[in-house]
Amino acid sequence: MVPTDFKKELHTYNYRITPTRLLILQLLEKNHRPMTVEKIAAGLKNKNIDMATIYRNLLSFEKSGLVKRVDINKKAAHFELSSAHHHHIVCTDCGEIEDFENDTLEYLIEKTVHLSSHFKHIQKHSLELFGVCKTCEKK
Amino acid sequence: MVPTDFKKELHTYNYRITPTRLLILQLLEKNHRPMTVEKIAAGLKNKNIDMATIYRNLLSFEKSGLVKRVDINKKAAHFELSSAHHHHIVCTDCGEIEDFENDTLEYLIEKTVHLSSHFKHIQKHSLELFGVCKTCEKK
DNA sequence: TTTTTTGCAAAAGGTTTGCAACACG
DNA sequence: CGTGTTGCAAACCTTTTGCAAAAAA
Repeated sequence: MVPTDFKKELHTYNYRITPTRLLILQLLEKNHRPMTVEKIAAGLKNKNIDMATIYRNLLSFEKSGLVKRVDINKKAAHFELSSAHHHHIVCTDCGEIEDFENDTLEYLIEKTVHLSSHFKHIQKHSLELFGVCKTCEKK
Repeated sequence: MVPTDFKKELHTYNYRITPTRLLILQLLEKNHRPMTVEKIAAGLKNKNIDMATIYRNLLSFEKSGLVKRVDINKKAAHFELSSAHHHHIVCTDCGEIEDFENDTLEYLIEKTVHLSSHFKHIQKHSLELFGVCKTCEKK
């Protein structure tokens, strides 16, 4: 997998290119999992990057669509790159996350909007599954 | 629509029957919308019911399955009766919520689990759509 | 009477904000 | 140089917890 050119990406979205932003995005790409601000800070701890900065950037990235929020845990917000086109199965016991693809959702959304009285367009959606993974099942 | 007999319901789940619990459940049923603890407290404000009590009950109800958490807003937790078998389209502008039914999700989940390497069973899922409603679109 | 539930107040913990210093363009 | 970005500290706000009094069974 070729690493994304996040400089170009940031430029496209009209963000100033800062080391912090590049690090956050690279970490998100490398980890390939929805991450909390805390996890990101931990992954960058030698860089002395403040949580407030991470929050500000993620919120900003979310607004522009570079990053998306994933509601898989009520305690803390999780974020992942928008380029990750998949959903998640989350173990409610150990937190393990497995991705899954879905191809019927588009049709579902189309149908739903067609039937809707108040909505014409859908901008984003959530679809996450929760269960106990096989490993935790055995405990 | 016949109001649910929540006394019986509480009894079934082995909860003690208290006025507070009945009020919370009745309010959830009446409102027919996912509600925050704050909203519930507001709807019961003349009853002098503490937010801590509402939180404790909702969490307990959630654990037993009487109520479910709906992730439609990052600011505060929303809850609704589990008997409400539908999903939501949420206006990201005004917060308006429209329900929608879905019949393909069961199959989707079955298929997903079949393909999964770590999960055999799914306990719950989220499926919410977000967009700007027609009214807000015009603004 | 025993056990659960509640109100109150305080604590916890994630998230946001103000501000001055700093860095990108 | 001008404006956007960052670190730091404090503020904010939802949610959780401890405890003694009250209520349910």
